[in-house]
Amino acid sequence: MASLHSIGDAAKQSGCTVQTIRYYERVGLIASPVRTSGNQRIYDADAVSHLAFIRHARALGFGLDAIRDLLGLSATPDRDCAQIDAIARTHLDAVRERISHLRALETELTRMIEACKNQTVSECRIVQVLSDHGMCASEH
Amino acid sequence: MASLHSIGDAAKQSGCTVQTIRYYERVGLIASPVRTSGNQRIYDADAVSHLAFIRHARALGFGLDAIRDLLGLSATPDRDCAQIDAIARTHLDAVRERISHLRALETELTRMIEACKNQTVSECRIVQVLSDHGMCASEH
DNA sequence: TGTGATACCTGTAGTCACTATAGCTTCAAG
DNA sequence: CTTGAAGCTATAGTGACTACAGGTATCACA
Repeated sequence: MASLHSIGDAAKQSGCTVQTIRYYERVGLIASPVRTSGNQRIYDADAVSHLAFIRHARALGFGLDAIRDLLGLSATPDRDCAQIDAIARTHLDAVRERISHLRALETELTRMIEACKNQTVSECRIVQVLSDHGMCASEH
Repeated sequence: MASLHSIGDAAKQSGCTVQTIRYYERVGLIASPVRTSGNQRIYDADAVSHLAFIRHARALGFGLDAIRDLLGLSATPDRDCAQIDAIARTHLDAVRERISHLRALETELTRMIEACKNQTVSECRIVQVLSDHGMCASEH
């Protein structure tokens, strides 16, 4: 007794939205499911698992390209998982880079805001910093 | 003797690219400059200052809507700068939220990667975590 | 069997802040 | 006068959705 689901059901089970599931199909992240005689999509348990997998990976910030690779690699359970590891490590590096970029911004913003003693606009440290030629925040 | 600049000049002076300057004009972030008889844009020193201001604000992560407001507020030098302060603080809050979100991801990813002892895919902790129903990373 | 509510379908456009391309015109130096 | 750089417009692409318009299918209930 295979459990079959409408797209609404699959959405509830996986945590994706209905539109997002259709989007994943359109960009080839999941296979096109079979349809009813009335043209409505039907998902089996495997498809729902895939959707939950995607949802979890998205929650961890993986991009769809990385997820495509992860899904492909998960399909071969006997191979070693070095490639999966590599994808995860690459993503972790990217996350760390974004954190350090944001922390630099935080420092800069904090300094600027604290320097502003709430005077007139022309004396405002924030305006001055933004107008100054000497400013050089981190690029990229 | 007003110093006048071609778009390429203005780009070099401000740090924006030529295309980006045209884009800012299109979305109404800067005023449309006057043109030469040959239809080429001419920027005065004020316009170049505005572009540099925008560039600095973008480097600090402000969105274009916030920058539009900041530019408007900077134009009235005698008012008090409370609104400018508020925009900066709002942005700082957003930056801090993004940092804490990314830090949660970092923790989760690190835990996952360390748990993986480089075995087969079917034993891979990363695949298991992503497949697990029990996972609940932070939303939004 | 009719009716109405809900869920489903496709296709398109909008988000953000650019970036890149194609195909053209203008300008400045030699 | 020629050549190459720089300028012009208009359009499409990025990532990962989200929202809408306008239509069809399904199901519970009367």
